[in-house]
Amino acid sequence: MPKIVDKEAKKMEILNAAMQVFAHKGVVKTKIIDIATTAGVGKGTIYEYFRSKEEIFTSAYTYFSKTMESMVQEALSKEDDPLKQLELILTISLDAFVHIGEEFADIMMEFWAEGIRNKNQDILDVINLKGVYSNYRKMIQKILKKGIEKGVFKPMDTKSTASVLIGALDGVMLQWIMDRKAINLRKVSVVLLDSFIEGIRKRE
Amino acid sequence: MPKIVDKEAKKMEILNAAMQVFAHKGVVKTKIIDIATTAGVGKGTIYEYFRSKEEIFTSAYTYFSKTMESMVQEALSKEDDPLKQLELILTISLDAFVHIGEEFADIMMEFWAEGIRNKNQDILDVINLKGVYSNYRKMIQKILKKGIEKGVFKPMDTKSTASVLIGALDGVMLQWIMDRKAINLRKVSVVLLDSFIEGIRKRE
DNA sequence: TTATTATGACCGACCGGTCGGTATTATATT
DNA sequence: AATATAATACCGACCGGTCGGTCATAATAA
Repeated sequence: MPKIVDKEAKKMEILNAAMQVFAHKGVVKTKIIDIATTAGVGKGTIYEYFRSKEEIFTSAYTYFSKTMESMVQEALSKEDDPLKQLELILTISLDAFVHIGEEFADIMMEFWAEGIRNKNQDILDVINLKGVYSNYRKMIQKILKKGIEKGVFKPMDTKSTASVLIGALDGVMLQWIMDRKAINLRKVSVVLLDSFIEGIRKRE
Repeated sequence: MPKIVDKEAKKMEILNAAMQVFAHKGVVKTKIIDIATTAGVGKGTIYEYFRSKEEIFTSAYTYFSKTMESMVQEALSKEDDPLKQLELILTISLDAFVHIGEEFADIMMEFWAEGIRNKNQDILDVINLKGVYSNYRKMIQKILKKGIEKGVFKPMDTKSTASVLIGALDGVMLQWIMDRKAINLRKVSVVLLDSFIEGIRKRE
């Protein structure tokens, strides 16, 4: 009886369109009609799949962060050395920025900006709880703990150290976004890794 | 003939009001009427002193970053040891966040978010050229160079290292803003300083 | 009175979200 | 097979409301 459409697939199409536009114009400047046009549907159709602009945004964020996380998990599972694992996390994150494309970086920044700007706790919760942050922190913490056990790293406050590492990573990307000419991301990432690992490595 | 008013003083009053509201509501959600009300003037009056909302924003940013910079400069001039100087920069920046009040942190975040969101190059230029970033980087770079000369730090790519340090600082603050409960800023800053300095210090 | 400054009513552009109507297609009926 | 029916998908005109910026008018000082 009904017109058969793969609702899920179409929802993803719209989500993809939304992410594209978010990355290009920024969340605030993105109008529903922009997303609709990009997705090749009418404005009203958007509301068949999402309740509101905010729901589109949070969906995009969740999707994005899950993708990112599984990429990292996948890579980590193939490596056992804590030192190498740390290196992997940095490399993958930065590579995601540099290689997979500027669009990737831009949308990540959009999420940050939106989280920062939004005093509305809802969005902040989505970002913190489902988001890259707490998961990344836990992942890194686990690596650090294992490294300490193995005697590769010296004893430390793993939680704070994990925060510092994530912070450094984010911060460097932030600067890069703000002024790509001024920052050589490759160079900086090497320095970041070296000086950081130098700082936590156990010495004879 | 003219009504006697200190134009400059009134402009600052409006700017202060604007910064207050920006910090409280975020730039996008701040309406001209909010600023006017806070400043205790009529909406139209705002336009006697600023051409547009964007001009208010960029003025606020410039003012803010100059204040911040001179605070740091002032403190640095009283200390000669490169190691201590680095410590000072971290301490002052973090203290500004923690002590001087949440408002401070919030408005800084607002500037970031605005810079990130705005693909409009004008705002990005204001932030990068006049902004905290390039100056901070230069300041830190100078300290690092001096430290290397003095033999306190090992040789390194000072520019990249400076970026990493700023990045770490920013990133940690970012995390703190996003989820204050999850981050103990004091603890983290100690770890940041220790592990970083440990990483660049020259060894016997 | 005249020059200057302050003001808020007003304007017009904009936008998120709704809703009535149309198109499409699967099934039921003949 | 042809037709009718029902269910769903799709659409864009429209509505209610918002907000940056303007401008005619008022207030005030000289």
